[in-house]
Amino acid sequence: MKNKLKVLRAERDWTQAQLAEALDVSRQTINAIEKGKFDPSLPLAFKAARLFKLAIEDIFQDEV
Amino acid sequence: MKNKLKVLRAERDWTQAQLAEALDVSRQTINAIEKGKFDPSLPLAFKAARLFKLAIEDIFQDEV
DNA sequence: CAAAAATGTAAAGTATACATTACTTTTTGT
DNA sequence: ACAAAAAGTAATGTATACTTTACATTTTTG
Repeated sequence: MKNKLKVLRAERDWTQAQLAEALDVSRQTINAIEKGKFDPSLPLAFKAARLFKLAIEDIFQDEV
Repeated sequence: MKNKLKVLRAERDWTQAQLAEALDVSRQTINAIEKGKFDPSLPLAFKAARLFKLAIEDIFQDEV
């Protein structure tokens, strides 16, 4: 599962810590998801989609 | 998290077992998700979206 | 360049997604 | 009504999402 969190953060000039707080998860969770260590849960994916006002599919991509 | 799996199955006249096989999970997993016992993982949500040719948000809804 | 901020990473623990087995209840078809 | 199929449910086990603490490395800024 790939994702655009790093780019979306960069566009807004947000740190991992700021995004983590906005999504109510730990900074390590954001870091791990950005680095592809694991996939977010569906509820967390929904939270991110709401935050960025994007579709889940626009943020997270099933890599084939 | 609400979902339309039961309706989508009904439209296609599929059993829980058939949907489970198509998504490569157990029948109990489908049953539990339909009954709201737990949310699917993001990868499973993507699989369902591909199968039904719908957006994840069209199948699963964050209840407020 | 030095300090500070941001990012990366690791270990250990908790919560939840999912499997398997097995059984009960409900629905469907003849 | 009866049998068969489908759906519901429960217990136990495993995998993974996520937390917390802690520290190392990289990047940014004065």
